[in-house]
Amino acid sequence: MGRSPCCDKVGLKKGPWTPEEDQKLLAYIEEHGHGSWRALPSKAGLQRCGKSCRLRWTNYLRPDIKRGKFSLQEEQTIIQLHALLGNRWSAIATHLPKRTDNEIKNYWNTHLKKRLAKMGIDPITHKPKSDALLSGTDAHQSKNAANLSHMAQWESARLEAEARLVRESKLRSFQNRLTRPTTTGFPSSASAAQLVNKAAWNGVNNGGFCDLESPKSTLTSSENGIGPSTMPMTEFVGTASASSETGIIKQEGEQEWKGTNLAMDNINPLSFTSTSIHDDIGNTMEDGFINLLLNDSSDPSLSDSGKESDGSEDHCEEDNNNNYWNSIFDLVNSSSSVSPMF
DNA sequence: AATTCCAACAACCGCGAGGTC
DNA sequence: TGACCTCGCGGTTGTTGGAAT
Repeated sequence: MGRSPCCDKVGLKKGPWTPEEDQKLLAYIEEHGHGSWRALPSKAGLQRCGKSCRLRWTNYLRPDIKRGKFSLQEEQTIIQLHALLGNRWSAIATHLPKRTDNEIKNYWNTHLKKRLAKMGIDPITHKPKSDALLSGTDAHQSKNAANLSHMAQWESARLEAEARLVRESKLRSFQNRLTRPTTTGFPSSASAAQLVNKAAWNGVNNGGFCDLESPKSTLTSSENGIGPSTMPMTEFVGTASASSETGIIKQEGEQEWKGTNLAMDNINPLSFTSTSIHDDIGNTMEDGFINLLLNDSSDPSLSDSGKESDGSEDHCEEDNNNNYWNSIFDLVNSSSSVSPMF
């Protein structure tokens, strides 16, 4: 409701941070945790507003941040998630360990968006530009769009819950660290996310989104960047829990998904619960949706994963989805190795 | 060598959600 | 119940450094 006036205060410094300021902020947080961001600057002896301190910490100083060039894998993940989620950078960031939403957003705006545009792919719809013009009238593509929409909504709900739990987990870990110092430093968001993934999926298995409270399906056609003219969305205005009540998520597994959503055929919640967690740092995100996306275009076993439908149209749609992702992979791969753009 | 242009990235701003009193 | 506070998110702007002219 009310606007925080912290940044309106006169006398507070703006602009680039100096090494001294960084040191002060780091030292204070290492010793006390950030606590209230508003109160932090005065306690830490900084002439900054709390918001500025928070941004500096979360986007730059946090020790669990990886800086430097994005790997090809990371680029692919960003592109894929952006196609699903639109400009929901924080949600995308939960799948890129050690990368901040701000960094991903900047990288998208300065690199990936332009690259896709140069390739003839609309960076908003993630479709070939000529395609995007025609898709509004194409029933087949509309169905694909609806499938993507379902995937996005489903993933959106999960990501929201995951992000929340990761935050809580980090907070708990940090508090533990304050009371029981360790040599490992700060908690890993990725490992927490991995655990949360497992928990979330177990929750699905156990009868819906478990305690994933109100993951509002806020993903709309305008919000996710998949515009209505090119990506008609199916209407979905409930919460995940409401969805489970209406039978979209069923207790005994994914039957309903299979029945209503071809794109979800490859997504078996059970498969996520058995994935491994490799390390505490979270260098590998072996679980969840990303893995599925990364695999489904190349792994034939996945593209056939237990599919019982024999409808030729279904296979056709699945092929279209796979072709779409394959085309992105191919373009990214080929251009990064060949194109002078890189 | 000076100036202009542009890409990259850090940081700011405004808004909304959720919590607290 | 509503005003206020805090925080997170996404869009945008500002700054910087390198390339081009």
